[in-house]
Amino acid sequence: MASPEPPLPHRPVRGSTTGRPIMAILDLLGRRWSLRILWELRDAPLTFRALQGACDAISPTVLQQRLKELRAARLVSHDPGQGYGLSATARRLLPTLLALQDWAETWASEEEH
Amino acid sequence: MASPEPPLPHRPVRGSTTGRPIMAILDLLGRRWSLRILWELRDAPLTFRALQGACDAISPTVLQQRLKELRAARLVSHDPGQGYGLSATARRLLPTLLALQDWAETWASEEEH
DNA sequence: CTTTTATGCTACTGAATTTGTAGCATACGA
DNA sequence: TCGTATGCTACAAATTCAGTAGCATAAAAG
Repeated sequence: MASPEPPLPHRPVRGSTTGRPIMAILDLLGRRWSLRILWELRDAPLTFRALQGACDAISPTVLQQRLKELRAARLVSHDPGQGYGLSATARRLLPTLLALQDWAETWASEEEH
Repeated sequence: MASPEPPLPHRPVRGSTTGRPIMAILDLLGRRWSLRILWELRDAPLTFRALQGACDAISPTVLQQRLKELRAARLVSHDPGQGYGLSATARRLLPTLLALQDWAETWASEEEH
C-alpha cells in the first residue's frame, strides 16, 4: 500500500517530524494525483468513476488511496448519491488553486518566446 | 530514472495530454519533494547540501532529479557560489505558497477540537 | 605543496509507490 | 430479470524513491 498514516496536521509526516501544518499539507499535496483531484473537484462533486475519468483514467487503486487520505484530512467528503466533493475547509483553498492557475498561465507565456 | 521529460507548459504531461499549463504545474508540484524544495528556498538560495539538510535528509538522488526538473521548468536556477535559488517566475509563486501556509494553520486548528 | 573542507553529483541496491487490468457486490431503474 | 452505475479490491508489473557510499573539482588552511 502507501504510507499507513495519512498526513495530518500536528503529526509527524514524511520528511518532517515537527508536526507543523504546512509540512503535513506539503506531504499530502506532494503525492501523485492529490492536487489534481482537488482541482477536478473544484466546481462540483464527482462520482468515483467520473473523477477517475476527469483524472485521465487514473488507476482506481491510487484514486482510492488518495481519496482515503484526503478524507482522513477532511479535505474531501463522500455523499452517497452526490459522490466526492470538497469540504468547506478545502473550498477555502480554492482561491489558492485559482491563483496557481493564473500563475501557470504567466509561467507558460514566459516559456514560449 | 524518473520521467524522461520534465513537465513543461504547452507539453503533454503525466495525466494530461492537453498541454494546459495548469496540468504541467500540477504534475510537477505533485511529485515528491517538489513543493517542499520550493518552500525551503523561499527566503534565500541554499547550496545542494544545505537544501538536502533543510529537506530532512532527502536522498541526493531524488533531490538531484527534482532540481533537474525544476530547473528545466525555470523555477529554480543555480548560481555557483550562491547555490540553488528561486527564479523570478518562482518568486511570483511565493504569495501562493504563503497563502497555503495560512490555510494550513486554519486547517490545523479545525482538526483539533 | 599538501591537507582539509565544501560542493555538486553519480552508482548501486533494496524498498516503497504507482500502474494497469480484471473483477466483485450492492443498488437502482427498465 | 436484465442491464447499468457505483464504490471498491486483488494482484502482478513497472516506475519511483530511499539509503549508502563514493568521486571530482575547487577553494581555503596548514
